[in-house]
Amino acid sequence: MDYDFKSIEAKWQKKWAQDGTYKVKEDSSKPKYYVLDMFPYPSGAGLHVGHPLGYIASDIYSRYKRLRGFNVLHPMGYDSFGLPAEQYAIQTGQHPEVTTTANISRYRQQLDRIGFSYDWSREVRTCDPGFYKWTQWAFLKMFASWYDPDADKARPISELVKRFETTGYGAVTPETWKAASEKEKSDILMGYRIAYQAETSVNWCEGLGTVLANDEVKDGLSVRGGFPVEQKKMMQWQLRVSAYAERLLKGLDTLDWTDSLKEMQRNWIGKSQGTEVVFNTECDGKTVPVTIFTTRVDTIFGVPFMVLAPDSELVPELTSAAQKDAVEQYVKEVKKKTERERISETKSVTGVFSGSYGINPLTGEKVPVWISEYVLAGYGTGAIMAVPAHDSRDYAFARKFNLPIVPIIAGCDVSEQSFDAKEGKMCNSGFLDGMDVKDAIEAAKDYAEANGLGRRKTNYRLRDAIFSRQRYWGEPFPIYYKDGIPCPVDEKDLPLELPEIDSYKPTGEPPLARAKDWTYKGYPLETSTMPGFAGSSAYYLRYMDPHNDGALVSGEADGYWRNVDLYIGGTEHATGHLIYSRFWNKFLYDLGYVCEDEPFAKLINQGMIQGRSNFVYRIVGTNKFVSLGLKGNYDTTEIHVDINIVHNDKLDLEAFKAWRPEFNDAEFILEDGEYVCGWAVEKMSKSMFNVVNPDDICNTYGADTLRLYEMFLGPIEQSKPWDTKGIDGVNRFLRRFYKLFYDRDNFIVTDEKATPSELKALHKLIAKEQEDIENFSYNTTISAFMIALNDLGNCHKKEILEPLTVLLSPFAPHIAEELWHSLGNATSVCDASFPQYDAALTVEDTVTYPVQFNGKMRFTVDLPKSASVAEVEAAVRAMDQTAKYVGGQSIVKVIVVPGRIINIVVK
RNA sequence: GCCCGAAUGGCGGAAUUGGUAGACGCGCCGGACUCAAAAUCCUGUGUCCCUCAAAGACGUGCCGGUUCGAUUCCGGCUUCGGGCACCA
Repeated sequence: MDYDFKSIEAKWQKKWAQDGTYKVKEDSSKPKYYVLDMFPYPSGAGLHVGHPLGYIASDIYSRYKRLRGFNVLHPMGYDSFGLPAEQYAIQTGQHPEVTTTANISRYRQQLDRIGFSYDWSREVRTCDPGFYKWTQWAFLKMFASWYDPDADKARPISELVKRFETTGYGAVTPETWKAASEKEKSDILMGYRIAYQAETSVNWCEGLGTVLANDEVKDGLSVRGGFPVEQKKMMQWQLRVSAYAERLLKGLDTLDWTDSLKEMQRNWIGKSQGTEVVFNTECDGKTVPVTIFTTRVDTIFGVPFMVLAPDSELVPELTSAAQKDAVEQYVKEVKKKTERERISETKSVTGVFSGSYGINPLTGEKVPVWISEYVLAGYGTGAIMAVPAHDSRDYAFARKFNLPIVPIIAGCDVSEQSFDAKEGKMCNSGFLDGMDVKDAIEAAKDYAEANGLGRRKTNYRLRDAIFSRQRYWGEPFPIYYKDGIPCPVDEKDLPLELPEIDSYKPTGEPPLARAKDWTYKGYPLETSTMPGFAGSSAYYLRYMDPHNDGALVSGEADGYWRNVDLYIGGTEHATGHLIYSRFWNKFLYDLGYVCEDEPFAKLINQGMIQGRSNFVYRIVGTNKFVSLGLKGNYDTTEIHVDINIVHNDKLDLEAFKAWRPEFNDAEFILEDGEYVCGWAVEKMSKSMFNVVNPDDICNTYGADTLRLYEMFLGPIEQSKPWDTKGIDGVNRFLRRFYKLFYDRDNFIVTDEKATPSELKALHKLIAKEQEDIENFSYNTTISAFMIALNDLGNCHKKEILEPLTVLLSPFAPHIAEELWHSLGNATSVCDASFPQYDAALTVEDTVTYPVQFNGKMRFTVDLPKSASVAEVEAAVRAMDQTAKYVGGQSIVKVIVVPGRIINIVVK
C-alpha cells in the first residue's frame, strides 16, 4: 500500500483528540515554554491557505520544544467580538452570536485538519461571558487606579484620595477636597484614573455609527468597511496609555523582536525632547501667556510669527475684536472637513490672522499670532513659534501669507525652500552667533532654563486610547450612572452580560440604549461597549488558567507560565494590539496581578501569502482566446481565470468551457498545442479567483504535505505568493520517506547495523535541524531532509529510521506518528526525545586548514585528516606560489592551523 | 517627504566570520519501464561562443571603492515592498 495520507491523518487526529495527547498541565519538574499564535477573528469567509502559515510555524516550534524536554503551552482561541459580525447582523437580522458561533466551528474544522498540537481544553472566546468577565474586571481595576509619577507605576486611587485628604496633591488641597461636592470629586478623580471619561476630539465614523481608534483609521477611512471618518468632540471612555509611554519605549530594549517592529513602536510612541517657552501675548490690550513647544529653541531668533491650532482653547482669548468674524469663519470651515479632506488637502495652506501679537522672550520682538490647521491641538501645547527659514511647514505658510523669512544659519539659501538640516553656523542670533547648530541647540535650552524663559519638556505622540464604541457586539462597560456620576458595578456582579436587543440597525444612539432594563441597582448603565482590542489585550494570560472563576489567572499558573516565550503573528498589529497588550500587562503588573512586566519576550512576524492569479486573453469583440506567447499579435482583454482550472499555467480547455456559460463556445489560439496563461501576484481574494483553500490541499495532498510545503516556500518572515505547482516536490519526499518503511504492504525495516556513511547523513541532519529550527529557518531544514534522503538511498535500518521519524514529526506529525507506531512504539512520537547529536560521526575525511599570511591574507588548504606537519607545510608552500602568481607579492610568515600553529618563513 | 527592508537562473529560494555562486525543490530536455498514459526511477539543465565535447569568456539590480579575492564590507544611484505622514 502506498502512502495513504487520508486514512493516516484521520486516524491520528481522532486518536489525539481522544487521548488528549496535547493537553498540558503545570509541571515544575520541566522547564516551561509558551508558544502563542495571534488568535484569529472568525470571519465568514473561512481560512485560506495564507492564514495557517504562522500557525504551522509555531506548531513546528512547539513540537520541537516538546521533543527537547520542555513543557509547552500552545493554546488557541477566537477574537470573536467585532464589527464584521455586527455589520452582518444589521444586514440580515441574525444575532451576531449565531454567525460568530457558526464561523468558529468552521474555523475549528479547518484548523483540525492541519494537525495542530493545540491544547483545545484551554480555548478562549472573547465574546464568552466567562472570558469577558475578566476584560470588565481589568477595566474596573483601571477605573480604580491612577498613575503615580513618583512611584512610576499605577496605584489604587484610594491612595490618591488619602493624599487629597491629608497633604493635598497637585492643585487639590485638603480644604478644597473637603469642600467639593460628590460630582466635583468625581470630576477631579477622572483627571487621574487610568480608565477615565473625558470629552475629546475623536475619529467619528458615520458609516459605522461609532468612534474609532487612530489605528482603526487609515487614510481618513475606517479600516473596517472603508467609510469616511471625521473629527468630532464627544464624551468618551479612555485608557491613559500615555502615562506608560516612557516604559513602553524603554521596555522595547529588553525584547527579542525585529528591529523594524520595534522601530514602528518607537515611531508610534514618538518621544521628542524639547523646550516649552512662554510668549506673553497681547490681545486688545490684555496680556495672555502662551506656552509653545519646540525641539529647536536655538532657532528662536528666527521667529517672525506664531501659530495656534484652530481648536486650541486659547483661540477665543487671543482673537481681537477686529478679527473675530474672520477667525470664527475659519474655525467653522476647518471643523466641517473630514479627516480625509484634510489629508487630501495637505498641500494647500490655510490660515487666518488672530489679531494678537506675541512677544519673543529673548528678543522682545512683537510677532503676529496666526491660526492654522497645520498645528494640532492634541500635540505639545497646540501652539508653536514658527521658524519659516528652517521648517518646511512654516516656510510654506510664510510664503502663502507673505510673512518674513529670517535665516539664522550662515550661508544657507532659503529663496526656494527652507533649510531644515541641523548643520552649519548660527547667525543673526545674538549670543548664539558663530556656534555650530548642534551645540547651539543645547546652549539655547540651557539659556532658556537658566533665565526662566522656558523649561525642558518631553512630549510623546502616543495618545490615550479611546475605549468607547457606540456598537452592540462588544463588552458592556461595568459602569452605571448615579445622578450623572459614573460608578463601578460591584466586582461580584461580573460578568455584566450583554443584553438582547430587538434590532441591530443604527439609529444614531448606541444600540444598548434600546435594551430593556439596561439598569443596575435601578440606575442606568453605560450604553457604549468596549472596542475590539479590549478582549485581545490579555487573552494570553487567560490561556494559562482558562477555567478559573475566581481570578483572571491564579498566582500559581501565572508564576509557572509567566509570559509568552514565542509569539507569532502578522505585522499589522504592530501599533495596535501589541501596544495595548503591553500597556494592559504593565498595568496588571503594577498592581501585582502578574509577575512579568512584558508579555511577549520573542516575536516573529510571518509574511503574508499572496495569491497568484491567472489570466486568459480574449481577442476584442470575439470569443476567441489567445495563448500568452502570441497575444502581442492581437488586441486583447485580460480576464481573470479560476486558478483551479489552470495547471502549471496551462489552461484546461474543457474545464474552461464548462466554467462559465459565456465560454461554452470559446475558441483558442494555442502555442505548441497548449494554452499558456499569464499570471500576476495579487491579494488572495474571491474576486480574482485565486483563493486556495487549505481543505482542498488536504484532500489532494494531505495535511503533512501542506505543512511541509508552506514552510518550504521560503523564509517565514517573507511575503510570498502561493503557487501550488511546487507542492509535488514535498509530496514526493513524503512518499519516498514512507517507502523506506513499506514496500507495498510489507514492512521492510531491519535491525541491521548502520554504516558510518548512514550515521553521518543522520547526524548531519540532526545538527542542521537543531540549528535551523532555533533560527526559524524551516525551509532549509526541509532541504536538508531531502539531501539526507538522497544520501541514505535505500536504507531500511531501524537504527536510522527511528530517529529520522522523530526529526520529521514537528513538520509532518501524522506520517511520523504512523511510522513511529509501526516501529513498535506504544506512546506518541511527540513524547519521544530529540535525537542526540554526535559530532564525531559527521567529521569530514578532509580537514580545511585556514592559512594566514601576515595575519591578513587567507587561503584554505584541504588535506586528509591524517596529514602530517610536513605535508601541511608543503601544501602551504605550494599555496604561496599561487599567492605570488595572483598577487605579485610574497611575504609568508605565519600559518595558523586548527589545533596547531606552525611557523614557516618563505623568502 | 521621512524611517525600515529587499533585489541571486525560466520559477521559489541556498550560500558559516569576505574564500569553488546557484544547495534543495519546481519547471524543462533526454532516457528506462509501459501497447500507451499516469506514477516511478535515471541523466542533463546559469548565460554566451561551438555540430558536440573540451577549453574559454561573462555572470548575484546599476556605477564606483576597499581587498590577492566581494552576493557578503564601504560610498553613490535605480526599482520594488512595508511603515509613518502636517508631531513643531
